[in-house]
Amino acid sequence: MCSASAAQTLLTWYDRHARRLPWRVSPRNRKLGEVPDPYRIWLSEVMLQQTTVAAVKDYFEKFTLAWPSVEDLAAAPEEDVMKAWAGLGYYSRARNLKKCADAVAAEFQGRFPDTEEDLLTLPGIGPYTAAAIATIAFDRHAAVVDGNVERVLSRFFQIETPLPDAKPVIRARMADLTPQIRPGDFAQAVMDLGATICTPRRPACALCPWMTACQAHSSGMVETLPRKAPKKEKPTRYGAAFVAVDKETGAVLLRRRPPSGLLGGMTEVPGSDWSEAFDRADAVSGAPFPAAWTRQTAEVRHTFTHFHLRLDIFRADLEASGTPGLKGAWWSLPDMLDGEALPTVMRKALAAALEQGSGKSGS
DNA sequence: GAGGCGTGGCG
DNA sequence: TCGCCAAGCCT
Repeated sequence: MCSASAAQTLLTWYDRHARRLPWRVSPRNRKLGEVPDPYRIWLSEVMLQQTTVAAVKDYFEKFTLAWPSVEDLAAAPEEDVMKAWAGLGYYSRARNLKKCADAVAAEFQGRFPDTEEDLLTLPGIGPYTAAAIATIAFDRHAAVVDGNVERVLSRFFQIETPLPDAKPVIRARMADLTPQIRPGDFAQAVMDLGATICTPRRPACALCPWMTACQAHSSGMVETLPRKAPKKEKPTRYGAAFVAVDKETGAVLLRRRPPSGLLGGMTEVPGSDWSEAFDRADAVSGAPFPAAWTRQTAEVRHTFTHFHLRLDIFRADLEASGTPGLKGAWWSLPDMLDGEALPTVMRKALAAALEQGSGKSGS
């Protein structure tokens, strides 16, 4: 099958089977002249970096409701953006999202640039996202390569070179395959195919519009592709978190993490450093101030990108007014916790402390 | 260019 | 329980 024929086959499939997504203009409406909002395409693409559609949907709704345009987002305090992003992960994306909105508002008069080259200059927009915005929002011819495209094309062309070494070849193949007409729909079609049919495990080849032309299907190699370089083993780090609870109000003591690095700029429960050599017997010595800290029964387990974490949780019930001031820390009332910029690992730590209670009275 | 950087769902 | 994986970017 030639490139033009393969592309047309997939576009016909897409016309019938495109997923309906909150940020997407359906192929039908697109043909009727509806154009995508570059702001919504950009926002969705950043949220979708290494993140599933299911996880993104509610956050996308929340963001577009709070900030309907890029200039609204540019006008928002960064702290509000971090609070809204809390739980979605990869928090540098939220910091760069805000920086990017500021730049578009200030340097591009609130209009997203429409070329890959200009888009690449913006914070948080790399090769994939620049190509995706250029083609989906502006109908530019661009080779969009994400994890789906890598998998689909590795199989279609039976590319046996392991990733990431195969990336340049895949990019060239995608550029050849992408049609001049409807390049944006084609990119979304390949990604939809990868998400719904040509899945990592147990692909549904019988339903695939490209089955007969697929080289890996012909040779029975579909499930062995793409090949990938072996991954490094994750170490386990240990630490302690200290949940101070105000006896009067139930407020808990929180503080801000440093602006960059792991969970940069997010809110946390005061705690120790996390290390493989952490001495659990001496954990309480890492408390932020002296108090009647009691070790909670349950530890918190959490996995980050490159290590596992086990946290011992300590709780102390005390009078906030009599607590030594902790630099930059604040007391947050129970009703306010939902709105804090707390990453998931910190919500787990709070839950472990608050569910069990003080261990003294029946709280 | 290799490593840092979250989270939730799945088998 | 655990490893794998999901629309990558930055340094």
